[in-house]
Amino acid sequence: MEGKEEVKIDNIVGSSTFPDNTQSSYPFQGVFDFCEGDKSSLGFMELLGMQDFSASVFDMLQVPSVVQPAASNPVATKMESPEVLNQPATPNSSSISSASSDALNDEPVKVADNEEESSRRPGKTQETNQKRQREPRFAFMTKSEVDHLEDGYRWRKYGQKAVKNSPFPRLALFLAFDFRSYYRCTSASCNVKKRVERSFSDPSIVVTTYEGQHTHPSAVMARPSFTGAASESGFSTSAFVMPMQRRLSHFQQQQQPFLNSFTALGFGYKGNTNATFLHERRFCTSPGSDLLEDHGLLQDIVPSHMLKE
DNA sequence: CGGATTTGACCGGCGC
DNA sequence: GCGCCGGTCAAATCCG
Repeated sequence: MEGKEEVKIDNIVGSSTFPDNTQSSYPFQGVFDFCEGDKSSLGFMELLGMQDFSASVFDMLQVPSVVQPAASNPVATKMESPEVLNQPATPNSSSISSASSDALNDEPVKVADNEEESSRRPGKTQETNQKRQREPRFAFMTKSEVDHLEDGYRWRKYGQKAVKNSPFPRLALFLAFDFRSYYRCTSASCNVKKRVERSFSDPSIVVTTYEGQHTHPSAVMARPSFTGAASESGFSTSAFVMPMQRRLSHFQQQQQPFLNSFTALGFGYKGNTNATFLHERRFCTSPGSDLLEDHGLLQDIVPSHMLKE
Protein backbone atom coordinates (compact mmCIF):
# COMPACT_ATOMS: atom_id res chain seq x y z
CA MET A 1 0.00 0.00 0.00
CA GLU A 2 2.04 2.87 -1.27
CA GLY A 3 1.28 6.44 -2.07
CA LYS A 4 -1.90 8.35 -1.73
CA GLU A 5 -5.07 6.45 -1.41
CA GLU A 6 -8.60 7.67 -1.49
CA VAL A 7 -11.22 6.01 0.58
CA LYS A 8 -14.84 6.67 -0.08
CA ILE A 9 -16.77 6.83 3.10
CA ASP A 10 -20.17 5.76 1.97
CA ASN A 11 -22.83 6.41 4.48
CA ILE A 12 -21.31 5.45 7.71
CA VAL A 13 -24.46 5.35 9.70
CA GLY A 14 -24.84 4.24 13.20
CA SER A 15 -28.54 4.50 13.65
CA SER A 16 -30.19 3.27 16.73
CA THR A 17 -33.74 2.24 17.33
CA PHE A 18 -34.54 1.85 20.96
CA PRO A 19 -37.35 -0.21 22.41
CA ASP A 20 -39.29 2.95 23.05
CA ASN A 21 -39.16 3.63 19.31
CA THR A 22 -36.96 6.64 19.62
CA GLN A 23 -34.12 6.91 17.19
CA SER A 24 -30.72 8.40 17.01
CA SER A 25 -28.33 8.28 14.13
CA TYR A 26 -24.86 9.41 13.26
CA PRO A 27 -24.55 9.71 9.51
CA PHE A 28 -21.26 10.26 7.78
CA GLN A 29 -20.42 10.66 4.18
CA GLY A 30 -17.45 11.91 2.32
CA VAL A 31 -14.10 11.07 0.96
CA PHE A 32 -11.14 10.42 3.13
CA ASP A 33 -7.74 10.45 1.57
CA PHE A 34 -4.52 9.62 3.28
CA CYS A 35 -0.92 9.04 2.46
CA GLU A 36 0.97 6.21 3.94
CA GLY A 37 4.12 7.58 5.43
CA ASP A 38 2.69 11.02 5.57
CA LYS A 39 2.82 12.17 9.13
CA SER A 40 -0.47 13.95 8.90
CA SER A 41 -2.21 10.66 8.40
CA LEU A 42 -0.39 8.87 11.13
CA GLY A 43 -3.42 8.46 13.30
CA PHE A 44 -5.33 6.90 10.49
CA MET A 45 -2.53 4.52 9.68
CA GLU A 46 -2.48 3.35 13.22
CA LEU A 47 -6.17 2.92 13.03
CA LEU A 48 -5.74 0.76 9.96
CA GLY A 49 -3.55 -1.60 11.84
CA MET A 50 -5.73 -1.48 14.93
CA GLN A 51 -2.50 -0.95 16.78
CA ASP A 52 -2.85 2.35 18.40
CA PHE A 53 -5.23 5.11 17.86
CA SER A 54 -6.21 7.56 20.44
CA ALA A 55 -7.97 10.08 18.31
CA SER A 56 -11.56 9.30 17.68
CA VAL A 57 -12.66 7.88 14.40
CA PHE A 58 -15.08 10.72 14.19
CA ASP A 59 -12.25 13.18 14.35
CA MET A 60 -10.34 11.30 11.70
CA LEU A 61 -13.27 11.33 9.39
CA GLN A 62 -13.39 15.08 9.41
CA VAL A 63 -12.25 16.01 5.98
CA PRO A 64 -12.82 19.28 4.17
CA SER A 65 -14.55 17.52 1.32
CA VAL A 66 -17.21 15.94 3.44
CA VAL A 67 -20.45 15.94 1.57
CA GLN A 68 -22.84 16.25 4.42
CA PRO A 69 -23.91 19.76 5.26
CA ALA A 70 -22.45 20.79 8.53
CA ALA A 71 -25.82 21.63 9.97
CA SER A 72 -27.05 18.07 9.83
CA ASN A 73 -23.74 16.50 10.53
CA PRO A 74 -22.03 17.80 13.61
CA VAL A 75 -18.76 16.14 12.76
CA ALA A 76 -18.55 17.41 9.22
CA THR A 77 -16.37 20.29 10.14
CA LYS A 78 -12.93 21.08 8.94
CA MET A 79 -10.13 19.57 10.90
CA GLU A 80 -8.69 22.28 13.06
CA SER A 81 -6.56 20.38 15.46
CA PRO A 82 -3.49 18.77 13.97
CA GLU A 83 -2.64 17.38 17.39
CA VAL A 84 -5.35 14.84 16.92
CA LEU A 85 -3.40 13.20 14.19
CA ASN A 86 0.02 13.78 15.61
CA GLN A 87 -0.13 11.09 18.18
CA PRO A 88 3.20 9.40 18.71
CA ALA A 89 3.56 6.30 16.66
CA THR A 90 3.51 2.91 18.23
CA PRO A 91 7.18 2.12 18.67
CA ASN A 92 6.92 -1.45 17.55
CA SER A 93 3.69 -2.41 15.97
CA SER A 94 4.51 -6.07 15.73
CA SER A 95 5.15 -6.87 19.33
CA ILE A 96 1.70 -7.26 20.70
CA SER A 97 2.58 -10.62 22.09
CA SER A 98 4.64 -9.36 24.96
CA ALA A 99 1.65 -8.84 27.14
CA SER A 100 3.65 -8.35 30.30
CA SER A 101 5.84 -5.70 28.86
CA ASP A 102 3.88 -2.81 30.21
CA ALA A 103 6.67 -0.77 31.66
CA LEU A 104 4.24 1.42 33.50
CA ASN A 105 3.02 -1.42 35.56
CA ASP A 106 3.60 -0.44 39.13
CA GLU A 107 1.98 -3.50 40.66
CA PRO A 108 4.14 -5.20 43.24
CA VAL A 109 3.94 -8.32 41.13
CA LYS A 110 6.12 -6.74 38.52
CA VAL A 111 9.70 -7.77 38.81
CA ALA A 112 11.73 -4.62 39.18
CA ASP A 113 14.41 -4.77 36.55
CA ASN A 114 15.64 -1.28 37.19
CA GLU A 115 16.53 -0.60 40.79
CA GLU A 116 18.13 2.79 40.43
CA GLU A 117 15.15 4.08 38.58
CA SER A 118 12.74 3.03 41.26
CA SER A 119 14.88 4.59 43.92
CA ARG A 120 14.66 7.93 42.27
CA ARG A 121 10.90 7.80 42.33
CA PRO A 122 9.36 5.16 44.58
CA GLY A 123 6.85 2.94 42.89
CA LYS A 124 8.01 3.84 39.47
CA THR A 125 9.55 1.05 37.44
CA GLN A 126 9.74 2.77 34.10
CA GLU A 127 12.44 1.35 31.94
CA THR A 128 15.14 3.74 30.95
CA ASN A 129 17.17 2.00 28.28
CA GLN A 130 14.32 0.56 26.36
CA LYS A 131 11.56 2.53 24.82
CA ARG A 132 8.30 1.92 26.50
CA GLN A 133 6.16 -0.51 24.59
CA ARG A 134 2.53 0.39 24.43
CA GLU A 135 -0.22 -2.13 24.48
CA PRO A 136 -2.51 -1.95 21.48
CA ARG A 137 -5.28 0.51 21.97
CA PHE A 138 -8.88 0.36 21.03
CA ALA A 139 -11.10 3.37 20.99
CA PHE A 140 -14.84 3.48 21.22
CA MET A 141 -17.17 6.31 20.54
CA THR A 142 -20.28 6.61 22.58
CA LYS A 143 -22.93 9.21 22.27
CA SER A 144 -23.68 9.84 25.87
CA GLU A 145 -24.13 12.52 28.45
CA VAL A 146 -22.31 10.35 30.93
CA ASP A 147 -18.55 10.44 30.72
CA HIS A 148 -17.67 7.21 32.39
CA LEU A 149 -19.78 4.45 30.89
CA GLU A 150 -20.35 1.11 32.49
CA ASP A 151 -18.41 -1.57 30.66
CA GLY A 152 -18.46 -4.42 33.11
CA TYR A 153 -15.16 -3.76 34.80
CA ARG A 154 -14.28 -1.76 37.85
CA TRP A 155 -11.94 1.16 37.33
CA ARG A 156 -10.00 3.46 39.54
CA LYS A 157 -9.31 6.93 38.36
CA TYR A 158 -5.67 7.88 38.71
CA GLY A 159 -5.39 11.09 36.83
CA GLN A 160 -7.05 13.84 34.94
CA LYS A 161 -5.72 16.41 32.54
CA ALA A 162 -7.08 19.32 30.61
CA VAL A 163 -6.85 18.34 26.99
CA LYS A 164 -4.66 20.26 24.66
CA ASN A 165 -7.32 20.61 22.02
CA SER A 166 -9.38 22.83 24.17
CA PRO A 167 -9.54 26.39 22.90
CA PHE A 168 -9.30 27.46 26.54
CA PRO A 169 -6.97 24.96 28.19
CA ARG A 170 -6.51 27.04 31.30
CA LEU A 171 -10.21 27.51 31.78
CA ALA A 172 -10.85 23.85 31.27
CA LEU A 173 -10.06 23.00 34.84
CA PHE A 174 -12.48 25.59 36.12
CA LEU A 175 -15.25 24.78 33.75
CA ALA A 176 -14.96 21.02 34.15
CA PHE A 177 -14.80 20.93 30.41
CA ASP A 178 -12.44 19.20 28.02
CA PHE A 179 -10.98 16.79 30.48
CA ARG A 180 -9.18 13.63 29.77
CA SER A 181 -9.52 11.12 32.57
CA TYR A 182 -7.23 8.19 33.19
CA TYR A 183 -8.51 4.97 34.69
CA ARG A 184 -6.86 1.74 35.69
CA CYS A 185 -8.56 -1.59 36.23
CA THR A 186 -8.95 -2.18 39.96
CA SER A 187 -8.25 -5.87 39.71
CA ALA A 188 -4.82 -6.80 41.00
CA SER A 189 -2.35 -7.93 38.35
CA CYS A 190 -4.57 -6.55 35.62
CA ASN A 191 -2.91 -3.52 34.12
CA VAL A 192 -5.57 -2.51 31.66
CA LYS A 193 -5.97 1.20 31.38
CA LYS A 194 -8.53 3.37 29.79
CA ARG A 195 -8.79 6.98 28.85
CA VAL A 196 -12.03 8.87 28.68
CA GLU A 197 -12.47 12.15 26.93
CA ARG A 198 -15.03 14.10 25.00
CA SER A 199 -14.68 14.38 21.29
CA PHE A 200 -13.32 17.77 20.45
CA SER A 201 -15.60 18.12 17.47
CA ASP A 202 -18.75 16.78 19.02
CA PRO A 203 -18.85 17.08 22.79
CA SER A 204 -21.84 14.79 22.94
CA ILE A 205 -19.54 11.93 21.98
CA VAL A 206 -17.43 10.22 24.57
CA VAL A 207 -14.21 8.66 23.31
CA THR A 208 -13.07 5.76 25.45
CA THR A 209 -9.66 4.32 24.68
CA TYR A 210 -8.71 0.98 26.14
CA GLU A 211 -5.13 -0.16 26.47
CA GLY A 212 -4.23 -3.74 27.28
CA GLN A 213 -6.20 -6.86 27.86
CA HIS A 214 -7.99 -7.91 30.99
CA THR A 215 -6.56 -10.97 32.68
CA HIS A 216 -9.76 -11.72 34.53
CA PRO A 217 -13.47 -11.99 33.89
CA SER A 218 -15.63 -8.95 34.16
CA ALA A 219 -16.91 -8.12 37.60
CA VAL A 220 -20.37 -7.60 36.22
CA MET A 221 -20.38 -10.75 34.16
CA ALA A 222 -19.38 -12.73 37.19
CA ARG A 223 -22.64 -11.90 38.86
CA PRO A 224 -25.40 -14.42 38.19
CA SER A 225 -27.99 -11.77 37.44
CA PHE A 226 -26.03 -10.70 34.40
CA THR A 227 -25.00 -14.01 33.00
CA GLY A 228 -28.30 -14.81 31.39
CA ALA A 229 -29.74 -13.51 28.18
CA ALA A 230 -31.27 -10.13 27.79
CA SER A 231 -34.09 -9.15 30.03
CA GLU A 232 -37.74 -9.32 29.11
CA SER A 233 -37.53 -6.01 27.30
CA GLY A 234 -35.06 -7.52 24.89
CA PHE A 235 -32.23 -5.58 26.37
CA SER A 236 -30.43 -5.42 29.60
CA THR A 237 -27.39 -3.68 30.88
CA SER A 238 -25.44 -6.70 29.73
CA ALA A 239 -26.37 -5.74 26.21
CA PHE A 240 -23.80 -3.05 26.61
CA VAL A 241 -21.38 -4.75 28.91
CA MET A 242 -21.20 -8.00 27.04
CA PRO A 243 -20.47 -6.59 23.61
CA MET A 244 -17.81 -4.25 24.90
CA GLN A 245 -15.71 -7.15 26.06
CA ARG A 246 -16.43 -9.26 23.07
CA ARG A 247 -15.69 -6.46 20.71
CA LEU A 248 -12.37 -5.87 22.35
CA SER A 249 -11.35 -9.48 22.02
CA HIS A 250 -12.87 -9.56 18.58
CA PHE A 251 -10.70 -6.70 17.41
CA GLN A 252 -7.64 -8.05 19.05
CA GLN A 253 -8.10 -11.35 17.28
CA GLN A 254 -8.94 -9.76 13.98
CA GLN A 255 -6.32 -7.08 13.80
CA GLN A 256 -3.86 -9.09 11.79
CA PRO A 257 -6.25 -10.34 9.08
CA PHE A 258 -7.77 -6.90 8.75
CA LEU A 259 -4.73 -4.72 8.49
CA ASN A 260 -6.33 -3.19 5.47
CA SER A 261 -9.56 -2.28 7.06
CA PHE A 262 -10.87 -0.07 9.72
CA THR A 263 -14.01 -0.22 11.67
CA ALA A 264 -16.38 2.61 12.19
CA LEU A 265 -18.29 2.36 15.39
CA GLY A 266 -21.39 4.07 16.52
CA PHE A 267 -22.82 3.56 19.93
CA GLY A 268 -26.21 4.67 20.95
CA TYR A 269 -26.75 5.02 24.61
CA LYS A 270 -29.81 6.15 26.41
CA GLY A 271 -29.50 7.12 29.97
CA ASN A 272 -33.04 6.57 31.11
CA THR A 273 -33.52 3.14 29.68
CA ASN A 274 -31.35 0.12 29.72
CA ALA A 275 -31.40 0.04 25.98
CA THR A 276 -28.17 0.03 24.11
CA PHE A 277 -27.39 -0.41 20.52
CA LEU A 278 -24.21 -1.00 18.71
CA HIS A 279 -23.57 -0.67 15.08
CA GLU A 280 -20.51 -1.81 13.32
CA ARG A 281 -19.39 -1.76 9.74
CA ARG A 282 -16.05 -2.61 8.37
CA PHE A 283 -14.70 -0.88 5.33
CA CYS A 284 -12.01 -2.27 3.17
CA THR A 285 -9.62 0.40 2.05
CA SER A 286 -8.39 -1.39 -1.02
CA PRO A 287 -9.22 0.77 -4.02
CA GLY A 288 -11.88 -0.70 -6.24
CA SER A 289 -13.03 -3.27 -3.79
CA ASP A 290 -16.55 -3.11 -2.59
CA LEU A 291 -17.24 -1.86 0.83
CA LEU A 292 -17.40 -4.83 3.02
CA GLU A 293 -20.31 -4.71 5.33
CA ASP A 294 -19.87 -6.71 8.40
CA HIS A 295 -22.43 -7.00 11.07
CA GLY A 296 -19.63 -8.19 13.26
CA LEU A 297 -21.00 -8.83 16.66
CA LEU A 298 -24.16 -6.97 15.97
CA GLN A 299 -26.14 -10.14 15.63
CA ASP A 300 -24.88 -11.29 18.96
CA ILE A 301 -26.24 -8.39 20.85
CA VAL A 302 -29.24 -7.09 19.04
CA PRO A 303 -32.40 -9.17 19.15
CA SER A 304 -33.00 -10.86 15.84
CA HIS A 305 -36.27 -9.07 15.22
CA MET A 306 -34.43 -5.79 15.28
CA LEU A 307 -32.00 -6.96 12.65
CA LYS A 308 -34.66 -7.96 10.16
CA GLU A 309 -35.43 -4.60 8.68
C1' DC B 1 -12.70 3.57 58.25
C1' DG B 2 -11.55 2.02 53.83
C1' DG B 3 -11.90 2.71 49.13
C1' DA B 4 -12.38 6.07 45.44
C1' DT B 5 -11.43 10.60 43.66
C1' DT B 6 -9.02 14.97 43.27
C1' DT B 7 -5.17 17.57 42.12
C1' DG B 8 -0.57 19.51 42.01
C1' DA B 9 3.90 17.76 41.20
C1' DC B 10 6.84 15.09 38.66
C1' DC B 11 8.91 12.42 34.77
C1' DG B 12 10.11 11.24 30.11
C1' DG B 13 9.59 11.94 25.25
C1' DC B 14 9.75 14.99 21.65
C1' DG B 15 10.22 19.11 18.83
C1' DC B 16 12.58 23.30 18.18
C1' DG C 1 19.39 22.70 26.21
C1' DC C 2 14.90 24.16 26.88
C1' DG C 3 10.09 24.16 26.96
C1' DC C 4 5.86 21.83 26.03
C1' DC C 5 2.89 18.11 26.71
C1' DG C 6 1.01 13.51 27.76
C1' DG C 7 0.93 10.37 31.28
C1' DT C 8 1.56 8.99 36.10
C1' DC C 9 2.26 9.38 41.09
C1' DA C 10 0.81 10.09 45.61
C1' DA C 11 -0.84 12.94 49.41
C1' DA C 12 -4.97 15.06 50.57
C1' DT C 13 -9.67 14.88 50.43
C1' DC C 14 -14.16 13.01 49.78
C1' DC C 15 -17.78 9.80 50.50
C1' DG C 16 -20.56 5.78 51.58
